[in-house]
Amino acid sequence: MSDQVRVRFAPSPTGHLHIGGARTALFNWLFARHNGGSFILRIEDTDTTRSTDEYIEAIIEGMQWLELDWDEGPFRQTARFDIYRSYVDRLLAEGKVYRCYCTPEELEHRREKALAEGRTPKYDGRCRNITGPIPGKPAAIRFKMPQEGVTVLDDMIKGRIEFENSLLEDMIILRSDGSPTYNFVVVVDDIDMKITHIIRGDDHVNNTPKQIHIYKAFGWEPPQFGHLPMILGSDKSRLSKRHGATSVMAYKDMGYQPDALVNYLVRLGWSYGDQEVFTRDELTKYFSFDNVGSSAAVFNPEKLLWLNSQYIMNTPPERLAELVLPFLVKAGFVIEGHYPDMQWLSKAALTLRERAKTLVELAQSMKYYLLEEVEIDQKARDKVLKPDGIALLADLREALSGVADFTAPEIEKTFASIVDKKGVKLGNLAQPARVAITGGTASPGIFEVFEIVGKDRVLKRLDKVIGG
RNA sequence: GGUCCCAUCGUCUAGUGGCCUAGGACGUGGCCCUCUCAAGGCUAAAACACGGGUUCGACUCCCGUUGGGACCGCCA
Repeated sequence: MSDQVRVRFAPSPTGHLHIGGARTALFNWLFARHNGGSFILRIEDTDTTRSTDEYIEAIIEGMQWLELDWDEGPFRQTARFDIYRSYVDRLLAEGKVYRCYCTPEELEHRREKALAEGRTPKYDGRCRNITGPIPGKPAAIRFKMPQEGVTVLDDMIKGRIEFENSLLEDMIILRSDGSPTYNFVVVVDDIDMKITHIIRGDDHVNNTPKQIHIYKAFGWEPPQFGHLPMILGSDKSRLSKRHGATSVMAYKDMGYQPDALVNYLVRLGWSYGDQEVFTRDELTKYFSFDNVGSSAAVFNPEKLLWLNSQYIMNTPPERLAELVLPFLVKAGFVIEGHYPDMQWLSKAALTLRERAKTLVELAQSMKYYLLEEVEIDQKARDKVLKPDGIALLADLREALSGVADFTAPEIEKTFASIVDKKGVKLGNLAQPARVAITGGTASPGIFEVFEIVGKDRVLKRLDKVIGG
């Protein structure tokens, strides 16, 4: 039996959970679930100036909404500073790191100078040979990076990549204020948490050789790496706010289903033959890095919208009624605490299920079901509510008032009798009826609509059109 | 600028040397269905970046060019 798979998602809480982060989390989660392994959530908050508790909450909220459950954590790196410190001490004792007394200002100045001269900025190692601590002078700790040979990364997604060690600089692993830096803590934590596979965005590829050297300095075997290609905006630049909504929770507010977003995100870079729509079970069953591509993908909101409509279409009406309720409240069609009969709401949702692409749209389209009165669109009125049509509606109103069993089949019979008697086409009656009851020219089948609106309100709305 | 990555329809992708007259999906156009709008069905237009090799044979392998992207912090 092979070793237990352990993966992690390690966001830094400097913003909400965004699309790119969610995809990284998803691939980790999928890999863990596929292999029966563990998925760990770790908060990388060593940058105390930019990390906030609110963002930690927001990330957790996003993960929960997407139903990406984790088995361990969330661990916070700020709670582990003692651990990092002890590892730094170990390297210090072994002479694998050294104190650097250069100030941030000096370093910044040298970097700018190098850039201006067209050289690649790289720390020159001038503090490498200072022996013994200089009392009273703040020092950062730098890692002695090997300067010869190459480092090989065997990436699960990108294959073999070689890096020239001479290009790597002695990076800072402990700031002069005593806080550890990313490239160091990430290695310590991944070892400490027994991570077997590091799955992250390919913006980390160039960090990997540096991290591999830290593993080696400790005598540890590096885990497997898999670097996921980036998600791009429509202009092929890295996805960001200016491409529209990037926060996962924004999609919740826009009426997307978490499964739809997950389905969309997984297909960005991963494929399984020609299949487009997957259940979670299928995803965890089929997922493999063999089918993960290595090129960046453009985020396409249109396709996400289509997938969402597929999910809405396939959501059981009872469930859909529950899901749409908060959106009805937000739209003002339902008052909080005064909820409609859920059985009835389910029937209403069923008629609209394949007409709405989002829950927001669905809620919006339920207006004429929920409100007492309906406002008739002026264009619809001009086009459809002409004298002939209104005359037919009068007949319809008359016939309908005698219908005791106000159900779609009975309503249909009533329509049929009038169409028959007057020798008109169904459309001649259905369209005016639709405008009178829904206020517009587009709706589900008119008989179902009548049934759901109910006899009282139907007659009332017809009267209003006939009378006015 | 240096390092690294990437390159099939507008977009997501299938394709692992002959199954390719390059398949599917979104989007777009047309037709059908039809009480409207959807959904659904059918259908059309739409791609192997370019140039060299390797090979009997390249979308597939190699090299180069071009084009995109990422990273080069006492950020993560």
